[in-house]
Amino acid sequence: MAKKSGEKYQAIIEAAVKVIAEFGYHSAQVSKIAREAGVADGTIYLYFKNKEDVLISLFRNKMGQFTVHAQNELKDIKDPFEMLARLIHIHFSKLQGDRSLALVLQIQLRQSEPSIRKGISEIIRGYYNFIEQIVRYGIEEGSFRRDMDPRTARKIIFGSLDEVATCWVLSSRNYDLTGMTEPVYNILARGLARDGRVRPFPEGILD
Amino acid sequence: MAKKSGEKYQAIIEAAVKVIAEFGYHSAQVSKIAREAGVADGTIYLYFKNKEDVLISLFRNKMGQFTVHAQNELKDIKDPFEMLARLIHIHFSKLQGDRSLALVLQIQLRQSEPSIRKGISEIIRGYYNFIEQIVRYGIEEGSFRRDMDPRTARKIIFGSLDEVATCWVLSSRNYDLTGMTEPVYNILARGLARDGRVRPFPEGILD
Amino acid sequence: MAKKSGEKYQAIIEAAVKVIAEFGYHSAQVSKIAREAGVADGTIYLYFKNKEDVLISLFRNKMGQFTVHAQNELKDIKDPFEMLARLIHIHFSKLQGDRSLALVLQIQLRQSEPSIRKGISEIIRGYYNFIEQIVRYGIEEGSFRRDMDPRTARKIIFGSLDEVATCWVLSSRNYDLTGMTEPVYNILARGLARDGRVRPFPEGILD
Amino acid sequence: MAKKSGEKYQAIIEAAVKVIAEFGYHSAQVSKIAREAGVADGTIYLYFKNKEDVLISLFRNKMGQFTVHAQNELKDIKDPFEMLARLIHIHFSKLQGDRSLALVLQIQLRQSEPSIRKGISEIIRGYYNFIEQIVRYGIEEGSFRRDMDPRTARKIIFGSLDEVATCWVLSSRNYDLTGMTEPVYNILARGLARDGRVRPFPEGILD
DNA sequence: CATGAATGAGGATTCATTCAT
DNA sequence: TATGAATGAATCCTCATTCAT
Repeated sequence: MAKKSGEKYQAIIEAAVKVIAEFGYHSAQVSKIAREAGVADGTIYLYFKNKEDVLISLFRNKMGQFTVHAQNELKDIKDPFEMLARLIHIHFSKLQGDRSLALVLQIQLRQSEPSIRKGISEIIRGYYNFIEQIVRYGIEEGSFRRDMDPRTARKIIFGSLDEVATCWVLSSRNYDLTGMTEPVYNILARGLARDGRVRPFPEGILD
Repeated sequence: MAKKSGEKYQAIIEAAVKVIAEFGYHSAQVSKIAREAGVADGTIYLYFKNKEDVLISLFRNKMGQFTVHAQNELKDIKDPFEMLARLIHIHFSKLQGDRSLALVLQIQLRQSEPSIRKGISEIIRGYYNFIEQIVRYGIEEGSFRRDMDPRTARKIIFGSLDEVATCWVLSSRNYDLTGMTEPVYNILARGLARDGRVRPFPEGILD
Repeated sequence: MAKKSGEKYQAIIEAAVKVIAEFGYHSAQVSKIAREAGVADGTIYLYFKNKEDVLISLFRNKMGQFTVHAQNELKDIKDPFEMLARLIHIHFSKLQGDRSLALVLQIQLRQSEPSIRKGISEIIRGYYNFIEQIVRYGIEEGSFRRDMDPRTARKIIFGSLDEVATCWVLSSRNYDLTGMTEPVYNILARGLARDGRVRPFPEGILD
Repeated sequence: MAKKSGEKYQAIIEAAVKVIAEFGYHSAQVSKIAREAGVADGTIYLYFKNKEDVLISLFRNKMGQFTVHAQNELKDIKDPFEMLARLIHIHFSKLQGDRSLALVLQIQLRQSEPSIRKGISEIIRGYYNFIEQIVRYGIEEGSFRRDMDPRTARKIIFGSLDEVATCWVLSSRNYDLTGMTEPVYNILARGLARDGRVRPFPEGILD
């Protein structure tokens, strides 16, 4: 197995995204990905253990960027509400910025076999944890409700973002997903806030 | 195509749920479903157009019950908060009451081919509409926030319930899903309510 | 097995011709024939041993008429050339008179399984023999060549009529098959005749 | 689709002829053909689009040789009668030389589905045209009758050869098909010739 | 490192026939 | 006689993976 670097490694990942986005999960044969990446079928097996490994690596690669990017953007924020607002914005803008990727992450990869879903769920746990940390911080800091299980809150936050994103990808209307940031924030922030301490949607997020 | 009643029609649906729950979507062969239902392979094609039709019918059958059941339970309720609380409870208790069904609806059917997913999404729209109606009623009645798009609220409600249910199904711990009703309500109700007008989790829901 | 008479027996034969002509051999299911005949699927098995028996009976029924009809028409003819001319005319006019039957006999039934073709070939032998008798008579009578094997002559006569008929059935142009009688006679008669003793196409044949 | 050359391409064609000849059209499974050809089932699909394509290619391959071979043999002949005699001889000797092929072409392939028959009929048209050209040449050259439609003559020639060949294949007696060349010529040549200008069966044909 | 020809397991569906009523 | 719901055997094709070059 060749190292995880090499330009071909990344080329295969990108080819997989493109092919899956265009043809759908069930029509994304290895040979099609190879052709798109400009390599021979067999070459893929020099960089990945099998097709499953390509897809899980794709997810790790893209979702890892997702989490890392979010952590960077929030690391200097002190206000939990602003953290929430920025999290929502980053989540949506990242997907909107690459519709192919959005299609693959929100729709196509979910049609995969159990083993792949398992690999994916392990990777997504990093994002889950990050969201839970925000909630915990908000509770400790006093902005968020104390009578709230961080894990439940995380499920509601992630479930909401995920459903909104899925509806956007599936919609034929080509509306602006980042425009959903404030409406979603307005409901979630209120849901998480200690009584009377809701912070209005922070300025500067959408710039 | 024989009539949609007939005990065999229902037996095949139930067999499909059982087989898919046990073996997973990709290992649910028609012959396995037939054997589980106690009929010959060919008999399935007297009641269903093809395998796809079995799966979509399964979803329609079960999800239809879902929506109908929820509508019945809520039809005499006047308070939007109580409607929300009961909706969450019904959603969770229905899935908890039939773990096989939950596994099939939350996990397995989502691995299906585009054509099946299309059939499914058309059916689920009925449930979406029902949730939106509750939100609209709450807004008109004055309990819910006016500055809120009912469709966005629906996505947050459904996304939250769906994510909580999915996590429950995938969890190895065998915890009580209906126990999530109150925590989820506490966050969503606050998120939807007009300022200061949140109603605490209504009594009698969990009985 | 019910008797070969009965109106249902004949109704099933006619239905088979109609269904095969319309849908083709491979799409002529027993259930379709039953529906066309206005009986239940199972009823067919009261009159015929199996589907194969229906098809062979169909052929016997229709081809038997063919041979009997030809024998009747020719029984008072003395001149071998006129016999040939009339044979050709009867062959063509019979097929032209029932295009469905022609389609079934010339095209569809030839796609059948070996066992059916075997049954058919036994029946057609009666027609073969009749043609050979004409040739033998012509040789004995002195009109036809002596240096000619009657069986070879029969193959050439039947092969010619069959090919001409097949081309007519397959043709999209809706030309008159009986119009081929004289041209075909002109070639075959010359081929069979003793030198210089060809008889021109007899008058009255085409009336 | 790999190139139409390759030894495997031809090996699959030959295997198909052999399997169909031995087991019949309806029992000629792809896996049987693959085993006979010494390749994996899937390999067949590297060289052919599907099973239908194998059969049509088989026909094109063999019937193409048929036409090409006949054209080569006749290209230097000037006498229409000799052309006819040689055509008959080539037709019969080609079939007699490969009894498996004869069985497949005369019997088995005629049981095939409409789509295959359509592919076949397009290919055979080349042979039809070749026969018609001979007839036209004979008419222009003055040896053949002027009052004769070349297409009708072609149907009589081809129908005769086809029927004689079919009877030979189906016969249990193992007689010599090429022995039919002269008898068939004697009838057809007379049928086509202008009065009194028949040429006796040319010497040297049967060598 | 790279190639790509070859492999071969696995499953939905049709339809002639039966038999309890 | 007549019905028609139920049966179940039988097969083409795809595509992830390998390995000789």
